[in-house]
Amino acid sequence: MTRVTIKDVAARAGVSIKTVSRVMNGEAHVRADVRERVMKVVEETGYRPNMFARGLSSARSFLVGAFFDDPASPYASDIQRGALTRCRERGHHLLIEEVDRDAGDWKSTLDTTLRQVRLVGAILTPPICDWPELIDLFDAHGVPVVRIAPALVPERTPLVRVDDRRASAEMTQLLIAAGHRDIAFIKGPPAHGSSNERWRGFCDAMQAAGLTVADHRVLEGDYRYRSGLAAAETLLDTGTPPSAVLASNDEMAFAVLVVAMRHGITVPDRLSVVGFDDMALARMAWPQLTTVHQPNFEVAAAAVDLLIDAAEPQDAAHHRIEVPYTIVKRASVGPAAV
Amino acid sequence: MTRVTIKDVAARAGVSIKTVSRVMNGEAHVRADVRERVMKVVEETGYRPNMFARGLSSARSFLVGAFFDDPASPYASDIQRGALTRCRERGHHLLIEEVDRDAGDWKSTLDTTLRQVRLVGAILTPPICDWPELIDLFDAHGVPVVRIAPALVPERTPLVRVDDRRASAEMTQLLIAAGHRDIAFIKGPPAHGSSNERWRGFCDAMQAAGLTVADHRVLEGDYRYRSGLAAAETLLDTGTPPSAVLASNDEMAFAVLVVAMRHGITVPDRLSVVGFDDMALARMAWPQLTTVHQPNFEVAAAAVDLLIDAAEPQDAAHHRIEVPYTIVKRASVGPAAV
DNA sequence: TTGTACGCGTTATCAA
DNA sequence: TTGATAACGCGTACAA
Repeated sequence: MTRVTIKDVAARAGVSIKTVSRVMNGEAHVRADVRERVMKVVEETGYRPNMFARGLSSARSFLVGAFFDDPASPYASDIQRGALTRCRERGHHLLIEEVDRDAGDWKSTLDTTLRQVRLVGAILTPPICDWPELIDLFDAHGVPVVRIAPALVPERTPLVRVDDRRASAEMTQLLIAAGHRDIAFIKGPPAHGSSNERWRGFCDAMQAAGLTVADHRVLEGDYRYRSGLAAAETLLDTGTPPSAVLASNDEMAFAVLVVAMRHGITVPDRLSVVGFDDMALARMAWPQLTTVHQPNFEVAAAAVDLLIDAAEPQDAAHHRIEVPYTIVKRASVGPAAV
Repeated sequence: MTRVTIKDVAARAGVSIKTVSRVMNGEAHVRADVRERVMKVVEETGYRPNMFARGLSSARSFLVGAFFDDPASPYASDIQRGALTRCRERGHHLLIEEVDRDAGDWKSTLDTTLRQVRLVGAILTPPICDWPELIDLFDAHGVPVVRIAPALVPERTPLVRVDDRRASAEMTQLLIAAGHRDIAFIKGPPAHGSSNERWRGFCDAMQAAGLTVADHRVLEGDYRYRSGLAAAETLLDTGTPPSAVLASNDEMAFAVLVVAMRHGITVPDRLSVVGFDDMALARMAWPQLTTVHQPNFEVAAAAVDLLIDAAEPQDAAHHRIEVPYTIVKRASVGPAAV
């Protein structure tokens, strides 16, 4: 496969390489007929601009970086897929990078990466999107950043988020509307912005309904299955279990289901359980989980757009995009027992 | 952040840029003291070779591509993490790409990608690793390929695999040793090499034990939850369910667990269930699944090594690496009822 | 063992 | 609206 370069195209089209460049980059000031002639040659030859040459001669690398604490989590997968799809649609590529919080040298590792690769921009996901030093590093390298669902200083960078607080409140209202009064809540890890939002939304709704939240009905979890197991155990291994449990994510909600089953507590007859995220797991549970669908795919796509569009100087303003959630009603919620 | 280039380093170290280049690439023919002097400047300045310049002037892009049918699957996540970790250890980066089987233009999309980015090599995962046209395209671009667990023409490219057949046989023997005779098998999709291997391993073990496999005990699945549900339903919704089920992956095994529960068939007392893969799901199931742990992380890391090492001319030979599996015994297997 | 000069493929500058 | 030419940062002949 002989590599066709901009020179070949220029020669065959009888124009200069700069003109070809203009056409490829959609710049103005090219006569329509010239543009067409060039495009024809491009199609014939299958010419594609070399990414490295582009990256070298301009700041535009066509490379978007996505940074994760744990790139193998289901959440990361969703985000990656959204970012990947949008990147491709816009002629970019996606570089996946891990920031290992347990590695003492994450800063120098990241620094190395940023020196080597001049990214169009970086997508920062929770919880690392809330590390100030991390953002400082990107700033120092002049790499634009978009954060997803940050908990801290929202004005610092453009961001994409979901209104978790409202979603949580709405879900709580759903439970209340079903007659539930004694509702337990399993928290997520404080390091995640979403975690606090979900907790506050729950409080909002309970308060609005004139219900009080008893301390022993609020458990600490960390979004992981095991923590959900532990929380559910303390909740259900008593004579007076709550009539409903709102877990801060599906993994923990799933754990509640498992513990309920072990204790012979049928869902949703004697206990209603709801989660957050709408992971594949929510549909595999039995009964299937009522949950809040997180539009991770769309969130990631929006983040990519923000990054690529920010490269255009006209709108260097900070942006803040909110993607709508949806509540997915399935089988894990029933009326409160009388 | 002023960008430090090879020239700056050369100037500060009082050597030529070529010498710096030699040091950075670990080439021979540099006096030890000169090397040290250069390294010192490199550390002081934090100099890192620019990836684009490197990719442009040589064929070495330091970019490894990983190609997936579905980059958001748990399997893909595992592979990505393994590849990512090893890439970083070896000073490379990972580019994730999706090959959409349903998109009619996947070939031209891929062609574009390969023209734009000169990859060090590509990792091809199931099932796309078995599309001959796909491999042809990489060949045409001169991009080295390593396939993971291919089903077809193993001699065509270097590959990394797990002995699924033996693993499946071993798992079956485990069931037989527990006294099971009436064992059902849920197949995976034929497009995946692993699927056929697992089926053959099952047959191997059954035959070796002098047991016959009844047609109605063999169900077709596609590795997805829903298919497992359907298979389990036909298996268990009869008066004479089998005493054990071997599902070709955890997702389907999990479905068997769910259906068993619905039918009031307790596991492992009345039914033993085993899976394949050792996904997170296997530990979330109740009872927890006995399964074959797939070393996806190690497999991916090995693939990266193969790719990077193949860049060294001396061993252009085809390689074939086999990574060992392990059987994880958990709670879903019990002795056969008498 | 070290250094010089050129080329990689593209974008950017500035003149035409 | 176009084109000639200089960067961009590095690797590689080839020479010293």
